[in-house]
Amino acid sequence: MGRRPTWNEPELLRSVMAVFRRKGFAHTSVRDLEEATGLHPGSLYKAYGNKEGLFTAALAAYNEQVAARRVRTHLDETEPPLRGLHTFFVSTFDSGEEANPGCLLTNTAVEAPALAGVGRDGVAAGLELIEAGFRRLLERAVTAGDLAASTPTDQRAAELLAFYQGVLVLVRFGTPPARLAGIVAHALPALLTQEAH
Amino acid sequence: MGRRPTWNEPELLRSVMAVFRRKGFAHTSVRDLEEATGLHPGSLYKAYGNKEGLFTAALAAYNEQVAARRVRTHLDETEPPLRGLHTFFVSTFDSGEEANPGCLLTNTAVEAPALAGVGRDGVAAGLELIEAGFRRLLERAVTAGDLAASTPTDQRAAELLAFYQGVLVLVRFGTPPARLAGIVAHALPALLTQEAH
DNA sequence: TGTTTTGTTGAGCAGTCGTTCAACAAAGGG
DNA sequence: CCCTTTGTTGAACGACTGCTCAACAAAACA
Repeated sequence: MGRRPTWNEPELLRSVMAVFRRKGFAHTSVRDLEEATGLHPGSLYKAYGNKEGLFTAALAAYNEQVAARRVRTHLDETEPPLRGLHTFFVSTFDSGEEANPGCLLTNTAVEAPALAGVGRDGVAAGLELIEAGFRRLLERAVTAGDLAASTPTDQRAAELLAFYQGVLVLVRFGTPPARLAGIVAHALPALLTQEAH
Repeated sequence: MGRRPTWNEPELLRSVMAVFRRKGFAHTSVRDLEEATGLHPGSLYKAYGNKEGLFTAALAAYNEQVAARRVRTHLDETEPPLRGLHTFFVSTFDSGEEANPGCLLTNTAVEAPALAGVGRDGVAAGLELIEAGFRRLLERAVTAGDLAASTPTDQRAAELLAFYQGVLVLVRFGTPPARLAGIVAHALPALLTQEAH
């Protein structure tokens, strides 16, 4: 058949993902990606076609690995459900003290409209992944009796997604974790206990 | 003294602002700005030093004109206060049906960390402008008896700012206005009626 | 009316961008 | 072993980037 790649795809995409997450699509040059991956442009272009292809692959990897994993850990596997919801939010800003790059989905949702829809589908898929996680968690909470069924789950999940995006904007901008913790700790119960009006 | 500028600054900054808002800092070329303003590069650089200076000026103009004006109209001059809060949020997505460029502050908050703090101060000032508007409105609502004083105003204002940023991410990504209206209509009362837990 | 001052012009610079490709290296099939 | 297939290399390309500046134009002074 011929020679096989000298690199490992998941690992490569993890490096690429990290650069895009920190610098965004526009500010990331192919030279940056060469440095991050240790590969030369010919190899990258042979495997992914162009910079946009590499970004699309990295975004898909972000969804399947980073986002889906966090949804599973906090929204699906933490008890009680409402505690998992809280740790899901807190996990976005309680990491080390260096500059937090925020969420690749949020960053791309803001940047994508500037270019011709680069990554639009990936962002839509990622947001739906998270929103679906919210819906499953809310159903569990209602079943467990921790949450009144006064408001439809779909409605609550949509509100949580919006609030989540807002928190991630502040995370990326550099808002101190202590301040974010205060916001999340109070707003989360508030968003859940309201009856329709 | 010598010749005077042939252009009018507020109008020029309005054009520049529109381009940056739609395309972001990185995706906007100096040629784009020439086209938008009708000026040639020499004039732009004489007046603003470089692309970053032009961006800083446009962001300041956005704060002083667009943001401050909306804060005044909805948060300070609409009665009853809680109705003003609602229209403040709705006004971000009820405009025409073309692609909504979102908020220059939100977009810049996400893009800024990628470059060396371009516009960081302007974003911080703009966010504070909005948060202060929330605080004044909440105080008015408490005084009018429309809102229980169970939660400190500062706390509520910070939560509203976070939620506001999230709505603007979804606005920019292209979420349908009807969906955003549903989110805002229910989440806003929810964020305000919660007692501390 | 000179003279000075300041805004305007636009061709063009040096650098970076995303991308290509001919030459080469390594692996499997025969 | 040779041959085919496929991955790797990195110099180099044209396009575009932010930006400069010498020449020019017009307004305010004297």
